[in-house]
Amino acid sequence: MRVRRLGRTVTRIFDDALRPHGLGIAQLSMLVAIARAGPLRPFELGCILDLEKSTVTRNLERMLAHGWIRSTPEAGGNGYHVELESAGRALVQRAYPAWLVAQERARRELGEALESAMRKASVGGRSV
Amino acid sequence: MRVRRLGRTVTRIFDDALRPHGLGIAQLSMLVAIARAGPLRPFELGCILDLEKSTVTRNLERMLAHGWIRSTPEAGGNGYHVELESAGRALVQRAYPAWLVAQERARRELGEALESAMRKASVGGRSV
DNA sequence: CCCAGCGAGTTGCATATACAACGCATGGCA
DNA sequence: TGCCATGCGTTGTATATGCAACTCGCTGGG
Repeated sequence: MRVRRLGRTVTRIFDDALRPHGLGIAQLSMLVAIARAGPLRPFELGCILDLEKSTVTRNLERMLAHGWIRSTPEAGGNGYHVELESAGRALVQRAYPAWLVAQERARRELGEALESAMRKASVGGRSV
Repeated sequence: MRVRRLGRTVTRIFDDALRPHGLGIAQLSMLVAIARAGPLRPFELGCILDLEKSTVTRNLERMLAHGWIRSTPEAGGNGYHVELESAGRALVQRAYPAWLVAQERARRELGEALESAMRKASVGGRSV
């Protein structure tokens, strides 16, 4: 399936550009989502990013280990929320230029592929 | 990134539809590729599917273990090639209807999403 | 007041995927 | 002829991802 291949390629492009900063596109996406949505609970993060809750749990673990985020127990007993640590904020700042470059590269390299994949998948042709 | 999310969703839809048959879209794709391209070496498979060689090695391992494919050493010394076992061929036949259903469902559910993702990514807008 | 069920999070397990480092055979080149 | 570069495959390691089963605390019904 073209869409899946496309996803892999995009992931490679971004991970590649972000490698010097020590994180991948999955983690950067989560950091940005947390930055934007303020302190929030894992569950909400899952909704925003369309990720299974267990995936969120484990990605958060890694980012906690790096000190990029902080987690605070929810007042009302169970659950907790996460927010950016200053290290996380700094990292996002630092990685932003690389992200831009990757964005540009993806657009350049995949414009056509995206276009044709979309046509195949949503208009009419056979998709594999 | 929308493209990645889209890829995940597509994967879920197909894996879901194929689950009763005991394989996922990644494996089905490989089976079909092998069926089409005849006996071929792992490396070529990687080129066709745009997968890293180590990924190919390990996916082939799993499919070998299932008895879906057979591997034969290359005449000229090193390397080998793989081809479908009859079980593999039968499986592809059996799974085909489910694949069709998933295809339809993906088209229905993602047509718009694909369209907009493609527009954002290849025309102009900010992509995250 | 107690219990059943629900919702959020965790854990076990499996797959898919990639990069880096290594192994091994082959083929050209000195 | 013998050695090195190159190409294909494997192995080590790490992420990302999902499903299923479980836990635990709250909350609404009785």
